[in-house]
Amino acid sequence: MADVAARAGVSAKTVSNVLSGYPYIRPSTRERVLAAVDELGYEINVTARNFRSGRTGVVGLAVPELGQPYFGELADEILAAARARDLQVVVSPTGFTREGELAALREPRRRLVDGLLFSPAALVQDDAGLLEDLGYPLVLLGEQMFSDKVDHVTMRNVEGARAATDLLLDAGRRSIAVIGMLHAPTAGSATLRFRGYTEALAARGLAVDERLLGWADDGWHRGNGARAMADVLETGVEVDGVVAFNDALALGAMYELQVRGRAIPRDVAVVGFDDIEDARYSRPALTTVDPGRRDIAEYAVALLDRRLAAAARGEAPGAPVLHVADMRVIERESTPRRS
Amino acid sequence: MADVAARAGVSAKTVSNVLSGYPYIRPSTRERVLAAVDELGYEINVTARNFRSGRTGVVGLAVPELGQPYFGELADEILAAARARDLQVVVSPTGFTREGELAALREPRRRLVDGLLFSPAALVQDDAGLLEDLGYPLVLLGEQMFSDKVDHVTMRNVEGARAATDLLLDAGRRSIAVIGMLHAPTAGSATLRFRGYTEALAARGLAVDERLLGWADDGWHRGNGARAMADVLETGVEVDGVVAFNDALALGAMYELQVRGRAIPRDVAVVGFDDIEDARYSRPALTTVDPGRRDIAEYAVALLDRRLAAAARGEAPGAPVLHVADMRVIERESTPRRS
DNA sequence: GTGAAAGCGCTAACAA
DNA sequence: TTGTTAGCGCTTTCAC
Repeated sequence: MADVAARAGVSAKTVSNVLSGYPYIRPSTRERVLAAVDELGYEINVTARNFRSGRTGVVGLAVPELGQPYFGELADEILAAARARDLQVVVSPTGFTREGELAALREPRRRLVDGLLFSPAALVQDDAGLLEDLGYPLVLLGEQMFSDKVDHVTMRNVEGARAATDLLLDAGRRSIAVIGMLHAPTAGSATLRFRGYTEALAARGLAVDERLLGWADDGWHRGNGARAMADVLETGVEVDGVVAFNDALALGAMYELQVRGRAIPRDVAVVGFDDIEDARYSRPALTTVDPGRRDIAEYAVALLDRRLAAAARGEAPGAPVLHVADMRVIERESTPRRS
Repeated sequence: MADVAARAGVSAKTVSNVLSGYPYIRPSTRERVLAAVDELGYEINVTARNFRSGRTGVVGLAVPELGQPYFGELADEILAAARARDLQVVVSPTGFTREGELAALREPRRRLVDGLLFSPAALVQDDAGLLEDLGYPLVLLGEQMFSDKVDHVTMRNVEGARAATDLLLDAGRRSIAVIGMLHAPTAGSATLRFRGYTEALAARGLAVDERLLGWADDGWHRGNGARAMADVLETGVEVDGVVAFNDALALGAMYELQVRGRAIPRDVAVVGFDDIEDARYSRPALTTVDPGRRDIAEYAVALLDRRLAAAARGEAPGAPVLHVADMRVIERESTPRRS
């Protein structure tokens, strides 16, 4: 940088100012500096800048697993939003484990990232305290539970599951299986989506039949959807509808149903959750709940960026934000056409 | 760190040595230092360490798109391998664009990452020069083209596609469509897999029928697989087999075939490529080529780590490595059972 | 095995 | 609008 300064006939600080976008610089000066940068092929040492400024321009993204289309697609949208704001992203897959999630929460302390976008899947409500006063900006993705002292960008889990269940009830289905139940008491989507299911039944005076609950404790993968569906059918209970807690589970459940000769949607109607790309190309195309993923990514990155800027200016953080994206049901072929 | 040193009754340098794993330290000293670290809740400032040492312990991963299961699953395996070596990973989706890929290649110059794992999809053979002498360690993922001056960790694209095609030919199929052709002259999988297809046909004295080529220039997504399959069928050509250049395309093609009343594998046999998780749960389950993804991820990270360590010791880089993972065909239900 | 001194390249704070 | 000074927290170098 000293070389660039010498060549442009200015001080190092002016070069620094130009490269940092400091506005009060005479255009002619800026030009000379940029010309010198070009001629010398200079590239700023980001490490030194980070060290001195105490900021890195890097944020962490902790999600369970990128191989799951929902999280992969979410990560793409978050990375795009971050890029638009000149933020880099370090991704930490937590593998649905408590240790993975705790490790991700510790990471920013070491100052490699300025803040964290965190999609919890293994922490439970009792862990709320772990998320408070971390000393860095944290934005939670996807859930509405935990602490009200933390920024959240979430989806309408309860309403989405309830709308999905209502769609089946409206079609006259009364024996609706749930695919994706978890025994772990995580404060996660499973709990909320099950609540939506329960509420929809209760509103029509229906009770939950335990035999209709399909458990998928090993993860919301397609294979576990097929297995859970099989478990439900093995009980001998009659099934005319399925609400799956995500699209992968739904696609697995459809596979199992079709293998056993059930026609979809005639014999069994199926609704998923997430609107991943695959849902459009299954056979039949899957009816699902779009939880507003794009909006979640955009809003979360913007919010974290805002928090980082405020922290850099030394401001006290404002009140925690709760942003809830709008959901909508996308009707395709796996549910009967409404008349 | 000074506080820790004071508390432990040693110098800062000794604390640094302990925390950096320097071996020649008396156990009693180490213990005292670690105790002081614990008591004070000290966390090393990674930024300062990076700055001073000139290394960051972060590597870049440039892939086209995480929402594609192949890349999402690959990213998960790379992140796991990196974590095992205490490396952080900054992910840059390139969006299948030349600009995205060039931007990813520039990133390490700014010193935020020490090296780069790069899965090219838009660069062409003429760009080979861009990959040489970058001034940082680069490991290419997935292709065998470009420069022989660069480390590659690749898969048997040609052999895989040839084996897939042979499987159909062995089953007596003679009118085999290809799904996933690209017009762009990228040095990518499309070119190599098409070569494998061509070779397999040629070995039996068969020529390529242009009507059987399904183009998917907008990306190897499921939807484009369905569209490309439709395009082929619209030509009126007879089709009794399909080789798709990835599993998503294959699943899309199967959808289109089934919509049009073709039975799989009776009327049309289908083979994919990549062995993504979904391939196991499609209906029928998809026969596919496992390109050795796990091995690729492990080997690539280990190689890059080796290069980084050598660079840190000031050694000249050794000769470029070419590692080719073993592929194998996984036969499922979408191809006729071998008799 | 451990310590003292120096300095990495940049930007905060302030001065001009 | 630009320059000067100081120093971020660690590791390198080299001495002991």
